[in-house]
Amino acid sequence: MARRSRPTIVDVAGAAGVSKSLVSLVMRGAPNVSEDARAAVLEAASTLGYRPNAMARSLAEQRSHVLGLMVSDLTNPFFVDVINGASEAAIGGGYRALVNTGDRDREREEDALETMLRMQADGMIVAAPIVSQDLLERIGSETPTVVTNRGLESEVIDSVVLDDEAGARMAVEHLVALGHHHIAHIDGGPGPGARQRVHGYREAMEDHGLSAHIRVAEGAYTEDGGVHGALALLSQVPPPTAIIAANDMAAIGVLETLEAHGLAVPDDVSVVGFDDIFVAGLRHVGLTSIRQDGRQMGTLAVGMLIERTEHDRHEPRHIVLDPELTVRSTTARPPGPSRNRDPVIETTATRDG
Amino acid sequence: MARRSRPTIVDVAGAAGVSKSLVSLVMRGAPNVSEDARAAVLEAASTLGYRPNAMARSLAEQRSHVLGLMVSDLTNPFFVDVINGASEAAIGGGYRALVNTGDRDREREEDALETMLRMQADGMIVAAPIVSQDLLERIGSETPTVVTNRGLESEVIDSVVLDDEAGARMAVEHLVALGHHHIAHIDGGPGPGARQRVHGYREAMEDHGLSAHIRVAEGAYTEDGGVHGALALLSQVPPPTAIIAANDMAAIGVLETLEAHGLAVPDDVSVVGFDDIFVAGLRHVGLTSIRQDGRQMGTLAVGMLIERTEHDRHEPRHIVLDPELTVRSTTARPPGPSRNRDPVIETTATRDG
DNA sequence: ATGAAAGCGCTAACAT
DNA sequence: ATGTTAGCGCTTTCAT
Repeated sequence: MARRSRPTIVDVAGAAGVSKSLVSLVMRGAPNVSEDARAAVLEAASTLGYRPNAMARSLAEQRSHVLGLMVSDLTNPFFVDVINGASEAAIGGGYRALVNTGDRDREREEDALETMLRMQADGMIVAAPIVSQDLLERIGSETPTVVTNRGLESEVIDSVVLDDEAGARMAVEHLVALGHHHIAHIDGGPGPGARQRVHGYREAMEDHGLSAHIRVAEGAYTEDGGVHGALALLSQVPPPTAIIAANDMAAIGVLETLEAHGLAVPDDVSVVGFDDIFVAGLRHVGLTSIRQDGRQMGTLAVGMLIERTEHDRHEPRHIVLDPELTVRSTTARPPGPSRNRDPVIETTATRDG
Repeated sequence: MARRSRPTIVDVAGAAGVSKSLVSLVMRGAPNVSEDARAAVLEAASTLGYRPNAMARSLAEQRSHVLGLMVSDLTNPFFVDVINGASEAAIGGGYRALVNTGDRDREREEDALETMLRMQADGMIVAAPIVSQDLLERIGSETPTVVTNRGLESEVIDSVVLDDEAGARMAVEHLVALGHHHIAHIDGGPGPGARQRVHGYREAMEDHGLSAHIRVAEGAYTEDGGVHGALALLSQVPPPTAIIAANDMAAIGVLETLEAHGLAVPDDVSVVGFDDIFVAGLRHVGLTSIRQDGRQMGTLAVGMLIERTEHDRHEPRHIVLDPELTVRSTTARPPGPSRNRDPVIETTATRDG
């Protein structure tokens, strides 16, 4: 009891000697209000310490001005970029992005999504979810929804993804150009986009006549996933001379594992990651990676949401972003023969560009 | 128009042939309901795809079941730990943690806080804010509030902080033990806790008769802040043989800068960070750091909030956590003389322990 | 065990 | 330019 009761709109109306509606108008900066009235209301509001109740507003307005943002794994800096891009765009569009995590756990994800729906989010951004497409579509039929980092064909929800297949292919090509044959891939398990990356890897290997060397180890989009996959690969004979990890977090796990086993990177084994998170760019890490712009994804996602809520678009839209290869110091020519190659220099190359 | 109208509680009541109140009871799992009624309601709800409106509930109930979490800088993995600790504890306590970022910008922070207040958050966790203590206390007088990573004496809000002073002292002592004299500090600028770290640094230097070598360069709790501070220090003669950075992010900036200038770490210069984020532990980074447990902070913060909301505590509580020194490979004996020291081995030591 | 009615704080017509 | 009246979808008493 004795619940600290905060002042309401009627208190302000009373103190300012005007009607509720007037206070309401002033509070959201409507134009048709006399200067006197506005001043009186603002004065009363500030002395009372009045703060509009967003819940009440949403209830009355039938919209929350909130965009729900569910990211699968906050621990991965990539998603922080998505969040930052999205919140900025949301604010710019008069919305608020509220973040919730799924922790790479299906139930937690469902929970997080349910929460935002109950809060009547005006739109949902779901980054790299592992929940069923069915659920996503059910959500999409209730409120505008865009999924990122997970390719899906849907008539009801939008998506922004990287061309994962092309990214994987780029990685293979980079390594082949360096002279590698024994190129292995550690996959992202059941994670979103993992299948596409595996597929791109396989195809590129085949295209280069390396079908016999295809090796896909089971992994995950986490450091542990990388460790797990690397251990599996190291037990093979011969071990690969190059490893394409599911993403940068996994690549970090790979790097640690390789060195723990006394293997030098890139002298003994080359490593390529995916995402190009800030850690990859650290001088001491210098991870070669397939870049994917999280910030832009967040921005685009919000844009798509606003298209739906405010310019009522109804046809689904699926955006595919092009990957870029950022070469750093974890990739080099394989050990042994084939020493007659061009030197590698740090550079960023765009696909088709 | 044609606003996708989601089914409401009365729709369910209608479909199940019972009253709204009964539906309400069933939906939140009340005990005194006949099996028949419960089944009917659940059935109706699921076929209609009914989802309770959290806004309406909050409005009626006068509480939101939501804990607002404002972090200053999502980009810093340390805060991700705080978030993870907090959300887990929140869920365990029947709440939801909703995250918002301040982006190290005072206005954005105020904005984020205002948003959560308007959403009637039942409690607020404010991680490393730069907003005025006055504002924080005003917030605290409206809703239970705990601030982390920022020491403040307050009768109205709670806090969880690291003993920053002790941490800085530990860093100095570690370096002194290695034989360093020219130990500089790059501060966190106006950032929370920065003053305490500077103070601990100064005192420890004085205690060891190194007053003449005290050098505090202006920095910030970011990679850029570290770069900035490092550049300032490198222009001094003689340059320091050891640098204590404001935090790990800054330390990363320091490492990059040193190497860009051809200085080897730790052979030429030793570096110590603060927080011990996962990046510090990477094999290739190996940053010696003063550990601070973000996850635990988040958990403790939620605990304190629940103490206030549910066990109505009213006296303020201020928790101070002890730092730990994690020695890795960025610290070693200074170059030149004084070669007769004990070898350093990787280890974790507790203060007073 | 179930129902009816009032009200949470706001906005949206519709006055004037 | 300003006031009035109905709700928004839920949770409460309070009845029954």
